[in-house]
Amino acid sequence: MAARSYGQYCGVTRAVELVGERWALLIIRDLLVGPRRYTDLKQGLPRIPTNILSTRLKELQEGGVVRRVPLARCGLVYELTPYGRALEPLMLELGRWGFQTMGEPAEGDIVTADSLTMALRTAFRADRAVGTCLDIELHVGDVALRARVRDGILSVAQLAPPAPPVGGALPGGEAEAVIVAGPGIRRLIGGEITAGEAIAQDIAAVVRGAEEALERFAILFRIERIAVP
Amino acid sequence: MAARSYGQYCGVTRAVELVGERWALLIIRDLLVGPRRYTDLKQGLPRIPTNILSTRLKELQEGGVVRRVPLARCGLVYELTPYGRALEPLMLELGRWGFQTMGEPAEGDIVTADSLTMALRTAFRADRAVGTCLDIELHVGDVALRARVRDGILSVAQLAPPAPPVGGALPGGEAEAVIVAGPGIRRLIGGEITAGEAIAQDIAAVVRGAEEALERFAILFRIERIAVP
DNA sequence: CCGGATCCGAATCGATACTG
DNA sequence: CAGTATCGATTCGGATCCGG
Repeated sequence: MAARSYGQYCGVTRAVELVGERWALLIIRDLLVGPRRYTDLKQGLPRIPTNILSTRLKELQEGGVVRRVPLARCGLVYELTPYGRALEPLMLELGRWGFQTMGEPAEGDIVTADSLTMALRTAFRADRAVGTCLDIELHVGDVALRARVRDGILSVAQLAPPAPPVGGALPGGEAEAVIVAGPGIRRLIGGEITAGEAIAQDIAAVVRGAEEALERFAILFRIERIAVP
Repeated sequence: MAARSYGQYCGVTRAVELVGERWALLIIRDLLVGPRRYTDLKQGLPRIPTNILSTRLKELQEGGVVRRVPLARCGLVYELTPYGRALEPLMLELGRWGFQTMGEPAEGDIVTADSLTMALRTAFRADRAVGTCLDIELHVGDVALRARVRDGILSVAQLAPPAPPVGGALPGGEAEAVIVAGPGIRRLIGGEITAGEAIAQDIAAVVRGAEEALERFAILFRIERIAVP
């Protein structure tokens, strides 16, 4: 049960022993979006065997990363401890790093609400958001999010699939635009194409509102290519 | 051979598929210090099975993280690609995060030259180094490093065990102080004790030079406790 | 439906031995 | 020095089952 030790006395080693087992970081990614029930996690990670999910949650609890909270409104949820939440900057860095070499989706690859939410957080450029607002619905596959940027702050709520009970509060009113995109949206975020090209190539469509909203999207959500040899 | 897929189209997932396998991040940690031969890596990771090291190096090459370079001076070395080196900030974050909950070393835990080097980089406070210099030898167990802070820049060279051929250049001259410490040095870096207390409790000793150097060490190398529930 | 526990074949890991 | 080969011990993955 205890994580197999690497036999070194070192911070990196300790970290990898805590969160380096298979699936652990993806569980944490989803929990960074909000507390989740066992079943929510299982649906957000469709390929995880249930016994592995169970084992990881126990290990993460033992490591002080996750905690199990009985909630009046909706039963039992898992949430990150403050120590676990301290992984957020690291997770964003990891997402940015991996984004560089994503390529095309493999057959069967899916996009979940939690992974898309974290992808938006990963790509969000607070430095460009000082004077720019945005309030859109973003649809990718079966997932629909409401993303709002205001006062330099990004907030994301999940519209579909029906958000877990403990999701973020939905903003009132209607979004200024509804964007429907495919996985190719990655190329827009990566700066390989412009908003206009994304529309022209059917990578994204603005089905309601002004197409100009997609241009603001491309400004606010952008991952710079560092170096790919 | 190909990393088992998690079935998601997401940056974090891609990253974990590239560097999330067992031992991979520790290999990268050591390579962040400098290029290493196969045998150097094996010595720096004493508990890694040789077939796993071999497999990981192949996978990391295939992922564009590591590259194999035949070097005139010393044969064959592995080094990080630019994409692999882009993991450095992430690795430092990981080290800082893990440091928080390190506790006492387990029986058999060792400290290697590369792990201690990365620990120093992890703990280094560039923000405090603008007006402060330091040039010490640091001995922990069998490991001896020469650490220099000058102009806000940290450089670390390995004195013992004999550095791999491709290590950093050794600075000329003598260090201003020689510090001998045990694993308890963690408590100094963590801010649990002062330099004076570290000496009084025999956690560290200044065997040559002024004891005041240890106070500067404690200022320049420090990991703040974030939140441990 | 929720929150797991159990069982079993397949793949991986770890330890040791061996080779060019 | 730089790995490959082998083999038992673990872990993972997939499916099923079960109590609430």
